[in-house]
Amino acid sequence: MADLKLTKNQTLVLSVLEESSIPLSAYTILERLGEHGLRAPPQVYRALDKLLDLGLAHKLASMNSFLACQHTQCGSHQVTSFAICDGCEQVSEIINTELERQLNSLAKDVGLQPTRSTIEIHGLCDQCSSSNPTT
Amino acid sequence: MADLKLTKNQTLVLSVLEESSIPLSAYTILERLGEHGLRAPPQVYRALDKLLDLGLAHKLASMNSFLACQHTQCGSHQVTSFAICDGCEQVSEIINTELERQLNSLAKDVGLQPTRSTIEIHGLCDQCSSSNPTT
DNA sequence: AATGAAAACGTTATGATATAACATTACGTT
DNA sequence: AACGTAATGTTATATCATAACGTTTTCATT
Repeated sequence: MADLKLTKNQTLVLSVLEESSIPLSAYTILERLGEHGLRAPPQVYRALDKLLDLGLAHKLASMNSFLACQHTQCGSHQVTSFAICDGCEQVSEIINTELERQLNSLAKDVGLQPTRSTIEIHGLCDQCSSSNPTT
Repeated sequence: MADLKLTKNQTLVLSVLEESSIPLSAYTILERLGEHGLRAPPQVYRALDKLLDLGLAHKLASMNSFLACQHTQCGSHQVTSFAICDGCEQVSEIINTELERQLNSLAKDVGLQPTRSTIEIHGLCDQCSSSNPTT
């Protein structure tokens, strides 16, 4: 329902993210869109910036990569957390109001008025930890 | 008490971080250590890797920068959170077992066995929000 | 339809962050 | 002294991101 306002490049970038099962770097997105005429990084980064603004995509700061929002559409400014498997790179997007409440409370304790948060939990998913026995 | 095992470059890098009131990029550290003979990025990054391992320094993924641990010494693997003022760049390092418990619980819910987490809350500190009236 | 402002776009160049790879040096152990 | 390991120095390059500029597209207003 929100796609209505997306431009051509934004639509292309979002499609690539949605078709991927794992987060992608901006340069990987660029490669995949070469056949659609995208040639230079700013074309991708500009589209990403807009998608992030709209809450249609997220950036994972701990891996310099991007993924489509899994929740139809995140209200752009709520706290979103990510559970990231370092084996298969699958990511689960978590929205939890209790966690949000607690982060706000911790911030307040140290005198910070929060605007945005980066919450990224790395580990191994059940499947990867059973196939990677205690390396 | 832990400094005993640090090498020359590790000691230099840690000193620079400890003398700074704000997080520093690897290249800023490199500049500051030019007079001590450091010339190339790997010298800094290698020292940083070791300091991160030891829990003597932390990386802020959301700003690509580094800071000395504020807690004498973090057990290298507990969950550490950061409250970051985007105005003055002051950072508070927060260790909170309740938050840790909750993150573990969320991870478990989605089938992830957590190994490390990136928890970075951005905002404005009380001082900066009063001097930057509603920009 | 003409037009003008704003947004999106394409392109080049460059800045910023990080690591691979390899030669050399320092140093404790035998 | 000879050896092995860890640390270091150095060059080059990979990877991530944006500045700056000119052109094209979009679209509300006339």
